[in-house]
Amino acid sequence: MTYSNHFAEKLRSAGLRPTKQRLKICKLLFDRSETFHFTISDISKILEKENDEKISLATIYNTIHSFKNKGYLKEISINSDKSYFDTNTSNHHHFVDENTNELFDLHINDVGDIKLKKSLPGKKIKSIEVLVKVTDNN
Amino acid sequence: MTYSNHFAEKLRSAGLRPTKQRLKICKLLFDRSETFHFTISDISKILEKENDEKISLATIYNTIHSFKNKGYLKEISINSDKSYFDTNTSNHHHFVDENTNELFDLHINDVGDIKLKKSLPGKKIKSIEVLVKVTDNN
DNA sequence: GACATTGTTTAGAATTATTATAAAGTATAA
DNA sequence: TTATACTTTATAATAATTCTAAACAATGTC
Repeated sequence: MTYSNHFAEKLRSAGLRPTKQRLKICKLLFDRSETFHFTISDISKILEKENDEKISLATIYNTIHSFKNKGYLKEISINSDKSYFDTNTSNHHHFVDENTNELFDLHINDVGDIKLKKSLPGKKIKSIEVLVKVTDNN
Repeated sequence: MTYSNHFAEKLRSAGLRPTKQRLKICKLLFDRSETFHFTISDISKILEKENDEKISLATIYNTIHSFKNKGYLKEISINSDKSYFDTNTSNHHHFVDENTNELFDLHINDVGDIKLKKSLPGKKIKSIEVLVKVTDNN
């Protein structure tokens, strides 16, 4: 399977036609070895710099949300004016540097198992996430 | 100390003069035995119903933020278009019902101790919070 | 208590993230 | 190749939050 077919398939599996714009977004998000944490405006700025024309915000929002709904991206709960996403969809946690608003992964072993000791009758647990907030040490 | 002096002192200790509007906000937030989770628009609507005139949003934002900065309120990290606050400022966790967006406390014993096994050199830990997301069970 | 000072409230404007719209463009299957 | 259905785009609409500056109120001093 060629490189670009790979992303075309990924898009199709999320119910999206592989278009020029979406393939560029795919490449930016998934063609990397490390976890990538980003906001919509990060994506927009990077894409504009890389290519010399911008992809409309509506397209970026739509594509990111389709990936999120398909489970290819995770939305991270931090209190911010913007939404953060993560290409690492495995079960893990985060810390956020409040000086820079940068997000980092914490492996599940960095935190240890979370045991919920309270029963929540009638409720199904969708996720259990830890957020550690840090600042610079001075 | 009279009832209203109590809140006046609380305001003064946060660097705020006790005004009619702020005393009403205080009463709404702190004159209760149970933890209270709210958004700014919750507060605005309740105050408008209770009294027959509304307190301006700017006043509510300013007062809530002063209380938060003083440590009298906690801001909760859930991914939402709105900010959530909590009158329970002790070390504890939350679960959010994704069907209703309602927030509930989890006592520290409901979750167990979180041990951060990774060291974050040069960083000071400000908080470690667990957020459990649940939906209805059907 | 009256006054001056300083802080506060307010309505409305400004800002920012996100979502909706509808017209022009593109991928796809027959 | 063509018709169809889906996309992209610029722009408008929405919504939370912050800003602004003028009218107003709390406080300390006399």
